[in-house]
Amino acid sequence: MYSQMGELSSRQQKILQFLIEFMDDNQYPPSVREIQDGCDISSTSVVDYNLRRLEEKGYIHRGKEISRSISLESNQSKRTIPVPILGKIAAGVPLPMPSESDVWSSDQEMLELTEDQTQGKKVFALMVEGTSMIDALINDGDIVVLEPTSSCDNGEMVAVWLKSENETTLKKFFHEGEKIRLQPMNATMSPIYVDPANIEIQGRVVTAIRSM
Amino acid sequence: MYSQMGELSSRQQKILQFLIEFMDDNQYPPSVREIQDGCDISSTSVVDYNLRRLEEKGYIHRGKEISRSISLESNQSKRTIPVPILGKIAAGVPLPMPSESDVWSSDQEMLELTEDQTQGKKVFALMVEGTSMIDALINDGDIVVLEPTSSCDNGEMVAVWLKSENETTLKKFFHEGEKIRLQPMNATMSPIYVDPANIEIQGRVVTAIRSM
DNA sequence: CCAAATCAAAAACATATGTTCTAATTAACA
DNA sequence: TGTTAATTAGAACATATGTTTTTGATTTGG
Repeated sequence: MYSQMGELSSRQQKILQFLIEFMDDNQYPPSVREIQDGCDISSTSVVDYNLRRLEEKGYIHRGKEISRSISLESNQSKRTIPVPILGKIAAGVPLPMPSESDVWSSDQEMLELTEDQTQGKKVFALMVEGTSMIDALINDGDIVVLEPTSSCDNGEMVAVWLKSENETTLKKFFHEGEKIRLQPMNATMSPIYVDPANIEIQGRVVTAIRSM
Repeated sequence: MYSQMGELSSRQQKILQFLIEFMDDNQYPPSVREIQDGCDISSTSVVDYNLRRLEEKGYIHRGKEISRSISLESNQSKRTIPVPILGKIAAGVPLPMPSESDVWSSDQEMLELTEDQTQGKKVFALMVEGTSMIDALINDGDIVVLEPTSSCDNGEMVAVWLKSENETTLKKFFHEGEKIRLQPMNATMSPIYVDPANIEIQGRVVTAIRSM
C-alpha cells in the first residue's frame, strides 16, 4: 500500500509530521541527522531522499548546501500582529484617540490578529460592553477592530463620538446634505440625524470578533 | 556614546535588526557568517561576541554547537493555525462532518487564526450565506468557527442538522425532557422543538468573525 | 516471472559553521 | 593619565551537517 503521484509515503508523512513538531518546539528547522533520529531512519541518505520527494511534491522548500534550511511550503504560519485593546465602548464612555504611545505600551491588554483580519492596517480594538450595540449585530463581549481615521465614506461602519451627548457608538455613516445620518444596521431601528460639527469619527470598523 | 547595562550597542541593534529581517525573508535563522556579511563585520568572533551579549540581555536564545539555532526571545509572534473553510452554511445545505483528509487537502480555502481564537481546539470554519442566521447576530458573509462535536451542553451554540428538513442551522441547544429546544438568540424569535432522533449536532460555535 | 522504477542502508566526502585562541584597539573610569 | 574592561580582528580548530556513491532490497507493471 504505497503512494501515488502527489501522495506521501508513510515515511514522508512521518518526516513531515516531525518537521512541524520540531519547528514548533524549537524555533529553527532540524538538521538531516536530527530528522534521522527523530523518525528512526537508519541513514542520512534516506532522509535526504525523502526530503527531495517532499520538495518535489511541494510540501517543503530547501536551500542548497545550507544547514537547517528547510521551510514548510504550506504551513507558513503567517505572523500575527499584536493589537491593543484600548478600552471598552459602551453608552456614555468617550473614547480617546489612540496614539503611538498607547499602541506600544506593554501592559496594554493585547489581542493577536492575523494580517487577514487587520488588512494590513494599523488597527486597535475595543471591547463592546452591554447590549446597546445589538442593533448592529454586535453583542456584549464582542470585540471590534477599528482602523483609526477621522473621516470616512458613506455606508462605512464607524465609531462616532457624539460630542453633545458625550457618547461613542458604532453606526453606519451617511453624509446627506447638511446633516449626517447615523444608521443602525437593523432596519427596525431608526437612524439618528446629527450636525457634522457635533460628531467626531474615531475609527472605521474593520472586523468584529465574538468568542463563545 | 555607548551602551549601558541593559542597552544595546549600535552593532548589537544592527545584528538584531538583521536577525528579524533574515528570519522574515527566509524561514530559518542565519548562520554566524551570514550575520557577519549582512552586518559588515570583519570577524566571526565579533559576531559570536555580540550574540553572547544579546543572549545575556535576553533578546535572543541560542543552542550550543547547533547551527542556525538563534531564536528571538521577544518577537515570538504567536503562531497561527490554518483553519479550513469547509463550506457555507445556509438554508437547505447539509454539512458533512470534517475528516482528517479534509483538513489536509491543500486546495481548501483557508483561514488563519490565532490560538486565542481557536482555543487550542481542532476547529473548522463555515461561511454564513444569506441572512437566515441574523436572529443569532450572525450576518451574511460572517465566518463561524466550530469545534467538531456530536454532543453538547445546554445553552451552547451549535450547528444542528435537522434530518427531516435536511437543513443545517445555528441555534442555542437546550435539552428539555423528551424534546430538544433550539433557541434563536433573538428573543423575538420563537424556538423550535424537535425530537432528539431528528437532529445531529455537527459542531459547537467557538468564534464568529465578521469582516467589513 | 522479468525488468524497471522506487526505496533503503551504510559509508565516505566536502564544507558549512559554531567555537576558541591570541593579539590589537577602543572605551570607561578614577 | 594610566589601568581596567569592553570590543574588535584575524586565524585556526573541531565538528555539525548537507551531499554523494555504491550496493542491495522492495515494489511496480506488463
